[in-house]
Amino acid sequence: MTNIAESRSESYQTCTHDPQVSCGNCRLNSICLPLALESDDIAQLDDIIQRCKPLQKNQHLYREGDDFESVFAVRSGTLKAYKTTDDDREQVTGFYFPGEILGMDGISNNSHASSAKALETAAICEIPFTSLEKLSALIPNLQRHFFQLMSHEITEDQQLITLLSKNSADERVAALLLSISGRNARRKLSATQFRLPMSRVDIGNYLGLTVETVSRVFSRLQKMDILQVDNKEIEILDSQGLRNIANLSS
Amino acid sequence: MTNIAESRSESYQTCTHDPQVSCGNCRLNSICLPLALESDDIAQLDDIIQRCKPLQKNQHLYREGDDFESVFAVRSGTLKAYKTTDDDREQVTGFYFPGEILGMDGISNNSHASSAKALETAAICEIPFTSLEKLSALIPNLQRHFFQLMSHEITEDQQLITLLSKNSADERVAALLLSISGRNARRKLSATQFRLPMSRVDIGNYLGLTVETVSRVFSRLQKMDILQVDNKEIEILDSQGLRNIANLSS
DNA sequence: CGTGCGCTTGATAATGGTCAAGACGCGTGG
DNA sequence: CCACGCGTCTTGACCATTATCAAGCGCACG
Repeated sequence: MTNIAESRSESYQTCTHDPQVSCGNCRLNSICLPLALESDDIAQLDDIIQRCKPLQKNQHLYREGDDFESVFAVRSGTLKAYKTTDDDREQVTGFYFPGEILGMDGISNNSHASSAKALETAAICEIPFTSLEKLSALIPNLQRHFFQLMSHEITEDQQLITLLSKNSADERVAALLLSISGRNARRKLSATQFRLPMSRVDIGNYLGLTVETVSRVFSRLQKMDILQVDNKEIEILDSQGLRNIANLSS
Repeated sequence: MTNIAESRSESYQTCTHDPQVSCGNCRLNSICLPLALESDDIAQLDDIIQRCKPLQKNQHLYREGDDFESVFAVRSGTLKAYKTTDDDREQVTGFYFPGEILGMDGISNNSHASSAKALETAAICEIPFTSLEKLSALIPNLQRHFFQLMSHEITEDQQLITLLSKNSADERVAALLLSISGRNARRKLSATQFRLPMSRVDIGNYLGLTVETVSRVFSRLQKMDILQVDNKEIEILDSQGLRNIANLSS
């Protein structure tokens, strides 16, 4: 798809710190940093975080195999993380919304285990990992927070494992919609009406289904008056019904 | 299956430190602690680690929802970790062999996100997490090591996600056998001949398949002269063939 | 020596994949 | 401004893989 030169030119460059924005006044800090940090602790964190130029749609934040140097927080926009399988298919491993952190799968090997690309224009905070490690050793709450963040990623992955292993197509799609709905609510956006940032292909890829199946599920849920679907615009008409389907319809 | 009283009586109790064994002389430390630690760092780690009385087959090390206090290293035996889904089915999220660490999914909520039980008699090292945190802040290599361990768990889970999402029954079983084979090799055991510590049900549960399908795959692989199967005794006759099936047969 | 659990095997059914065609929407260029 | 073309989405018909249901075997344990 892209050769090395292209991949270089479209790839992500670190940029200078914008002093306007800081973790202390960031609207997302209740998601990203739900911490009891002293204000000078936050200042120290601000010092190491780089707030970067926006990523255009389809641009990569990092690619599988890149040297691992930082983890990233999403400030705006949405990203998907994915791995390429041996036979060149794509496995989407997660979607990342504002306030969420990605890139932690790169720590274990010092190289990113997955790729991350923007599904729409996105703004990103870069957190250099060696600085974060040093700071974590000094601020116990911060160390705890990062252990928790990583642990949370593990439990999320286990949720997905269960979903893929045990649940029908309807249940998987319903669960994803409820997850997105919940994450919107956390950011004070509508839990019932939103625009999906990802394509049907991405959804299928994430949920272990084909595009056709995803599309059919959307149609079915619409016919059941649980959803109103207009391409990527989704309205949840019957959230209890959706929950029922996600949990124990089978 | 068990009421609370039973669960208490069969559940795991911490025990006193056996001074005979220490991380420094543990045969497994190349797996568990592949670290450049100074010998007095190891001594400090030894101080916080409790080496505990063995767990009998089917005993729980911890249960979903238990308060999170420690992570655990397997010294001998095998454990499975699993979650119970809303509709009371079981999702096995991992198998843990000697030298491997489990329990890290409990950090994010201060409560274990899954249960862990022994598949056969097992010996366990308990590592109290608050002590580990304190020590990590003092020993940069140890902090790094734990970040890496958790990150490794994430990448493992992502492997499983991909397996469940993209691969056929044959591919899944082949991949599991190769994984077990590799982990045996790492402990200097035979990579081609071993006894599966888990039942067919557990395998199916882990791989998102029914028992019947797992059994049929074993039969098929045997018919293809790739495996020799005698109940839980497995011999890999054609490991290249097995690799082919795991990767790109489909 | 029986009973039960774990494993295997077979027959049948259902879920989701594959293939194919058409609709819709969006951006580009005439 | 419209037309074209491509990419994304939807829908249908058919097929394959795996689940389900059922039965039987064998070994371990009481």
